Amino acid sequence: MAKISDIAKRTGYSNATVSKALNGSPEIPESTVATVKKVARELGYVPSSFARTLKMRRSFNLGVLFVDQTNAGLRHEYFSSILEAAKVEAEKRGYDLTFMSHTNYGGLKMSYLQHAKSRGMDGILIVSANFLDPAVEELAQSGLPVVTIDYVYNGCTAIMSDNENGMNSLFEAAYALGHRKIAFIHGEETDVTKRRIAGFLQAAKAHGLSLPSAYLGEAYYHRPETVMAALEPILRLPDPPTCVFFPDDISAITFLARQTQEAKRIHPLSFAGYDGIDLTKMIHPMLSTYVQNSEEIGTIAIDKLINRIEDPRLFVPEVVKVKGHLQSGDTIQKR
Amino acid sequence: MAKISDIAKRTGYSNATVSKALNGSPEIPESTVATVKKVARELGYVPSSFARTLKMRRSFNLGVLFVDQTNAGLRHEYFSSILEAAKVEAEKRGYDLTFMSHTNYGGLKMSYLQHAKSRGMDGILIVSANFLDPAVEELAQSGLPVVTIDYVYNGCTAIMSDNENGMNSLFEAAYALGHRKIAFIHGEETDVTKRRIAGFLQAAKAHGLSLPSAYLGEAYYHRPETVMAALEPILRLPDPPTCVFFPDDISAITFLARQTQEAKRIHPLSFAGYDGIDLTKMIHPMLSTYVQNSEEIGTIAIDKLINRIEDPRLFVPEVVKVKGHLQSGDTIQKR
DNA sequence: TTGTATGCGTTATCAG
DNA sequence: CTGATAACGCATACAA
Repeated sequence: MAKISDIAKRTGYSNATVSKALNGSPEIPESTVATVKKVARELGYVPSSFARTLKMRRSFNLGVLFVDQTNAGLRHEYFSSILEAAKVEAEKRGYDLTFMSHTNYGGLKMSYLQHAKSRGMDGILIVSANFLDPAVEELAQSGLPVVTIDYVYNGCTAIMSDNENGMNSLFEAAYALGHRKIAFIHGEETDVTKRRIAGFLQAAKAHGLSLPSAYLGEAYYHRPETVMAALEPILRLPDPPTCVFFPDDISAITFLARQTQEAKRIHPLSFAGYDGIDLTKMIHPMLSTYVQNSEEIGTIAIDKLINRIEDPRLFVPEVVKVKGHLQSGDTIQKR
Repeated sequence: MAKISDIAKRTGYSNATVSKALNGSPEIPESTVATVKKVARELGYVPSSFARTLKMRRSFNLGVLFVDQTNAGLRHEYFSSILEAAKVEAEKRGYDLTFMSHTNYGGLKMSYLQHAKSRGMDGILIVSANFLDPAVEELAQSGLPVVTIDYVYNGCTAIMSDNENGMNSLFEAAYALGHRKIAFIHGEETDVTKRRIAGFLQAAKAHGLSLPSAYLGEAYYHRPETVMAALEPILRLPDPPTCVFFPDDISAITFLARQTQEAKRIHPLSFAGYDGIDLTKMIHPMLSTYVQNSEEIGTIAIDKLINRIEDPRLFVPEVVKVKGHLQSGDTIQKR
């Protein structure tokens, strides 16, 4: 690999001059810069990022915390889309993305924070993790620039998918189509789930509806069997709902694919998913759902993170809510 | 951040001794090692990976090339599962994973190879990319340890999902259920597609069947509309197939979700997907498909890559075929 | 406008 | 068994 000293030798300039020329120092005249850059290109020179990191304490590398848990790993389209968008934005701004881990390095186990410091990471994006894990909290409170998705830590910027708006949009859609008895099967208790339940209940309240508590069912995200199990008793209620909101699109599609013509005729049930995964648009009937704007979430997260890194003085922690949009679809039917 | 010299000061030993003790050099006695490690732990010492990389020319960092193309980005469950497995395996062996890019760094654009060298990457995993892109070829032929998925470069180890076996398994399943007129709508022309077509035709030949060429349709992966469009004329043939293989599960599920009871009665068509995404197991009827073993593919890829890095003398490029398994499902029906 | 010298944290060589 | 010293590639304070 060509290094600065090679360029120095070739051009006759000193290392210092070459370095300055390469980094656009104002003290170097255009002509010198041109010569240096030309030779640099000829030699295929690329700066050694680790040498640079050592000297400058800047790695242009961001850590991504992405722990597969509660079935919400890389395979969850919501998260993988966020990551995809984050990757694109980071690349655009000249940063790399490295997965965080707590591997043993030379025999010494390390925490996320130690890993981050060891690699000289300039900042951290926490996409999916157990936010109550002490190791994650430590990372968030370390003073390192951290941006979180769908969870707020004191002092950190958080990008939140607008779950209240999501539930409200779905509710309004169902209400407008004549539904008054609406059930909601939510996922396991997480921060996001709480927001969704609150959004759901608020929307009901706004319309003066008081829904029986039996209309709330608990299940797990991305585990349709648990959702179907929770749905069962609700449909058996003396006064069953006419519409049900599922915790995610996977459950909703599962439900759709399990419904027989027979069942539909006996018990016509409207329903909606949540997330807006690609498949919901392709199937007939199109799934009614709320499309989370994962692309914008990932993009904004990286944007805010890098802005803080590059100009810390301007930094003030904020909570950014990102709205998605309703996909009307055909599974909430007029009533 | 505590550094070696801090430990040296605290223990009274020199930097050199501390470094050796930490790295398990045989010349340092147990007692010294114990003291040093104790203090290291107390100070929360973690080695600076970039300083280490600079000196040792080893980063313990692997590049992952993952380019979103032909709808096959991170959101494709097959690829994200591979990545997930790779991530787990890499972490287990003490390596980090960094996404490859060709960002401009200090104003200079760089190739994938330059990026890899700049970051001192020890090896590269190519999960999804345009394998004909000169920049990708350059990377593969650079001499850097490279492992590819589903594509073979001369001199590089490749991990291949067994597409021949996949198509053969599906064919056997359909044949056993009485199907003789089987169509295959494949994805756009890629290496993988060629293998699948070959596997399909071989299986037919093995049974002495000669299928009309009109039974082969071309579409795009993960774009169900194109698949449905390709299916249309096939179903209109004077002698239409009784069973059709789709290029992927997404298309198959789309087809399933679009079929009305009506259509099923008029034109009962058996069909199968490909990939084995989670959703296929959850729906009723369960989708008949071939489950690619993405987890093993990702794990083996990293394993082979690190083995080569850690003992290059033992390296010999190989092509590893990873078999998946048939998921019988219910969408190929007896005939 | 350019060059010299120093240090970032680590490991490796060689001498004690 | 331990330590002094150099070197990895780069950026920068300071000197010329």
